[in-house]
Amino acid sequence: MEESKRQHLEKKGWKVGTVSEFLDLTPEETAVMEIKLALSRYLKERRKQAMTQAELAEKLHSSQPRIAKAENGDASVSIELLIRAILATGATPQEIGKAIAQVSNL
Amino acid sequence: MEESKRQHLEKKGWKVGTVSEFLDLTPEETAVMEIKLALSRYLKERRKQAMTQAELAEKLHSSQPRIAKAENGDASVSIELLIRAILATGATPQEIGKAIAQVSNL
DNA sequence: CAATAATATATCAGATATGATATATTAGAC
DNA sequence: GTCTAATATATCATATCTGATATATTATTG
Repeated sequence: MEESKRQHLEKKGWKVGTVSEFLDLTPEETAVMEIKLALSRYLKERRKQAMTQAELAEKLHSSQPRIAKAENGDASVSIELLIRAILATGATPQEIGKAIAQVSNL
Repeated sequence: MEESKRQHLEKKGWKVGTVSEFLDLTPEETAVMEIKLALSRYLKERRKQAMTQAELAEKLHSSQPRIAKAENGDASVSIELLIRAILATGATPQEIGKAIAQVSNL
């Protein structure tokens, strides 16, 4: 894979290169990554409209740094935290479903 | 809350009763629970069509008992594992999004 | 009924995600 | 430019999730 892309992903904590090169990811692994990234982007978009990272963190009983990581696609953030954060911005399960459904098939 | 319902949830590992009674759950907490349960049900439905729990477990590099728990809404199963399992049955992100979107609003 | 395949339940050590904290960087107002 | 609010990055101890294993229970088949 392209070196610049590899460094970009590794900076966010994604294990790329040593074991499984990007192009070696199974379609399922790729889909999970893309779902996480789609949720990250959707969270950032919604949160920015309504409040600051610190405010959302308080609602969630989390911390501002963790919201920053969630919004930046850091690998240490679970799908569950992303979903809880998006819900805390006032989104409905319908809207979350829509955001996931927008991930492109391989 | 109704005692029978409490016991039902506690059997699956959900912490109910001591700290937060069922009716005290915030709408967001309830939504996360319902999303997990919806994914559980959807996984069971899809997996049964196509293969055995043990077969899915192998595809996923997981174990049959973990699939059983995933399909039965056990609290120890993360949304990420549920999604990976559903993808391994051949579902698309679109279908997963649809399943989540079907969760009813409060 | 017995035999066997499929699921379910229990337990656990190791892995991953967590919130918290400290601090660096960037963006916006003045 | 300076000040300050907002975001980002790093580190860490604790909590949660993980696959593995053993075993129990429940279909299913003959």
